[in-house]
Amino acid sequence: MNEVKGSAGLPGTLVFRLGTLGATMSDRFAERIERHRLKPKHVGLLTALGQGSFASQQDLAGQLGVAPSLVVSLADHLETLGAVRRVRDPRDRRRQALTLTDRGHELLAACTAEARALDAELTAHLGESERQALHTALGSLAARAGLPTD
Amino acid sequence: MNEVKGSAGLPGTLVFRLGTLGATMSDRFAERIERHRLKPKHVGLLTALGQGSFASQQDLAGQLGVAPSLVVSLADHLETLGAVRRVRDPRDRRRQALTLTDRGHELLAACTAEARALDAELTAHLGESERQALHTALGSLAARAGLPTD
DNA sequence: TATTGTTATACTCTATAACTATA
DNA sequence: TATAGTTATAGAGTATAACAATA
Repeated sequence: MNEVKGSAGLPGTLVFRLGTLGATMSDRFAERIERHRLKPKHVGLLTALGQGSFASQQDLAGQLGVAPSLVVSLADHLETLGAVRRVRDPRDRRRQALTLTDRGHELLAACTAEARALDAELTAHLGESERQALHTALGSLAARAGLPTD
Repeated sequence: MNEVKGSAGLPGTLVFRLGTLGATMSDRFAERIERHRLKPKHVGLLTALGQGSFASQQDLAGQLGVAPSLVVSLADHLETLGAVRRVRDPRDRRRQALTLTDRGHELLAACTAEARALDAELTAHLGESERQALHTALGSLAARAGLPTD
């Protein structure tokens, strides 16, 4: 009796599919937010700021999983765009808290709209229940992988 | 009547979930294949070779969506590992066809096993029917995004 | 002259390490 | 002396452009 060896090879694995799909979608997203002079990492920073408040840039670096020096350059750029402000903590003048400006909220909303548009294109061939199931499943995987679920 | 504005913000979009999950999974996969001295791009090349026959390295570059010069360095490394061979086309001596060696097949199988192990860890909390549905849905998205479906 | 593979070069992204100011 | 933020430097990864062999 033969084994069905490799019936679904590497391209059939979740790891491969998530990796390739994720990279492709990120690239397309990057193209669309280019006109706002933003890159995905900037949007990640805006998103983090939109969700919670961080005592310091280092907290933020930890949350995003990037080096503190990267937060500096991301924040520099966002400050140039008027999307964030740095405010010194009066009780410990070494610390700076980043806050979203109105412009920052606008940009975040614009990027969210782009993401939703991409979502719609990608799932146009699916029924509503399938779309829902996909959302649920990916949310569950994200939680399992230790990523922010929402 | 208030709109439920931003009830599911950017982190709830497929683009965001696929992007972050894909990056995380790729990183973990990269860690695991490091001991074979391979990186994801090498595995991508091996996979392409394992699936079809390509006339030239440039065809391959097109298929993988990378620059021809990158195929050269990937192939160099794989040749060092004994995973691929370059054979000149006798009818057009400019062309070289890359072929998988036995060692190449072994390495591809080992990487596939790593990917399956990661899959299992990631979906350990799901039932079989949910796992199946996820596979189907992602395959469908991949096809829609113009990626190799299998 | 056009094309394949290769090599040389440059650019982007990000991390590590050195530095400044506050504590 | 230790810590937050910044700046300087270095490395990985990949693309573009110049080049050599073959057509």
